[in-house]
Amino acid sequence: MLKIGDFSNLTRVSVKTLRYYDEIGLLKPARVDRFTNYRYYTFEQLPRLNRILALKDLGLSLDQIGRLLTDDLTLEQLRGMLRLKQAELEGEVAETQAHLARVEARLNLIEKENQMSNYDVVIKQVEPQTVAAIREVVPTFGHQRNLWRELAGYLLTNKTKATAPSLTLYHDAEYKDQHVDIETATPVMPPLPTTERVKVRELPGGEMACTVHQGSYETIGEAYSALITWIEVNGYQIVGPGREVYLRCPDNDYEEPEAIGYSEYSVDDPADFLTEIQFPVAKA
Amino acid sequence: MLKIGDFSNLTRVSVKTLRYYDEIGLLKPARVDRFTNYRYYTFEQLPRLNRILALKDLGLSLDQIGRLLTDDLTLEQLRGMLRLKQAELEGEVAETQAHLARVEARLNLIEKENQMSNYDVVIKQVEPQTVAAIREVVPTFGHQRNLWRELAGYLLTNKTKATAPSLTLYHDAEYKDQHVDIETATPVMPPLPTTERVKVRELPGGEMACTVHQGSYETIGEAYSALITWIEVNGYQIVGPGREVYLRCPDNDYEEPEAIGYSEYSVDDPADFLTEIQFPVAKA
DNA sequence: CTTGACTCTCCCCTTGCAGGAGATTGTATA
DNA sequence: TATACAATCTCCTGCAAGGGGAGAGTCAAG
Repeated sequence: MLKIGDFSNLTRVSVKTLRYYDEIGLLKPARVDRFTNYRYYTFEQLPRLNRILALKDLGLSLDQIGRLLTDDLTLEQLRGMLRLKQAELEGEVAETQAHLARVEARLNLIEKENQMSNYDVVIKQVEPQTVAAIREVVPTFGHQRNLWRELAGYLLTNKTKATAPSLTLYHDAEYKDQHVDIETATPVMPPLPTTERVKVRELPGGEMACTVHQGSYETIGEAYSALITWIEVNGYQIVGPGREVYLRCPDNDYEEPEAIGYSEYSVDDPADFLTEIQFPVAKA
Repeated sequence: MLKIGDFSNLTRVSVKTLRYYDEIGLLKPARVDRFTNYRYYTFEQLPRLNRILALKDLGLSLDQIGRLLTDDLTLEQLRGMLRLKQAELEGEVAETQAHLARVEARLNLIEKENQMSNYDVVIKQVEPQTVAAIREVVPTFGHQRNLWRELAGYLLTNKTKATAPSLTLYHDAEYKDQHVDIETATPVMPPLPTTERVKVRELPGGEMACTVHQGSYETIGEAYSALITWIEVNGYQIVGPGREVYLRCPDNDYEEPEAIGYSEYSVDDPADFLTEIQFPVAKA
């Protein structure tokens, strides 16, 4: 009979591990002294331990190994588990490589720009939401103001309020700064009537690549370029109109700052504007 | 101000996670109500959260991210971490692929043999050990007996005992069953004198591919072939003489079964023999 | 005023052990 | 034979990043 230390030395498996395997019932010592609780192992237990180690080396969990060993290890079960593991590992390889690609993309970005990007892109699942929206081809971006005023009037006459920050959708497939096909939209609680100008419809949800721009709209182009670069480099494709969500801007009818002592605060300084840009994407 | 649920909805980060980030100081709410402990977030916190998520997506730990953010994220630090991560991921890809190869090898083995192999191979670090050994080219394996008898005599005259199971080293580069260059060895406690026949020397340790054979020596060839196949398939190379360690066999002077009530037990039935085969290996 | 939806803190769970405290037990030496 | 020291025992905590749930308190609407 071998004491746990001897068995540990023989098998190069730590004492802690042997005790743990005893505890979870994976490998009970051949004998446990009733008075001292000392564990005693025999050489006969070596094959079982080796089998455990071999299966562990294949990546099976101790729980799976335990089940295989107590069910006396039918070949089919093992084959099934290995097939599963195989698929899992293949997925893992692909994922790790994608992960590596992301890291390399970020490193390249750093090398090129030699400064920390101000824009961090995240992918998130945006929920569908019901909005009241006006869509129009306007001569220049400036004309957006009129649409917002119109929309505010609609909300007022219908005695309702925004349930989330308002947003603009850009329906042009390419960037234009003249004759822009835009849709200004405010999330609302249905039911609400659709008028000739204001349509109440549900914006689709889905996977979006998002980033937040802080400051005036004059520099928002940087955010767009960072976001679009990211989308390309990370292997995504844009699959719908981009959105600008106005988290903080003048005349925002949603989520006024309520912090006590700051009630006087109003967002007039463009440096405090906060806009989230979203592009619906899908993995290319 | 946004309640945690709103912020969670906005960012698609779970409430649990936000609370956790608060707890570890990664993202404190803009305000916490002194009386109710409700957490309130603002849109201004979105960029920080996005940065956290982006860095997490690159595989950095929350701890690392925290340090980067409090140290105000020097470019050099980030570059260093990403380089490190890159190397780590490359290693991980290689390792996962090797892992996958092992699983596939095992699956192939199952397909081919259509039965569970009786031999599980493990790699372990064997320690160097001092042995008393006789090496000789013997006509056939049968002549080993004489060497063992000689060795037993040596131990007796030197009033010492084996400190571990005895073993045989096979020095022939290829398999031979005639004129075999074998070395019978018994681990001992130095110092002991070297005689003309018995050399006291230290066997080198190192990485060994091992498997255990149960039963008579007549079928030990199967163990060898399983072991050698495994070594090849798993990309190892044999880098030294193979060893047979006699864990349980007749006339074993080490580790006699001491279990109470079994003192009469002696290992005469070849079905109870237990032999470990070891090959020193290195990754090819 | 009530109801139902949120939110809070606190505790346990996940994997496969490692590290350490404090108490026994076993063995070798003086 | 006394003692020192090594080995062993059980029990507890910790890891990474939260998830699940209990029980209690809060908030907003009808």
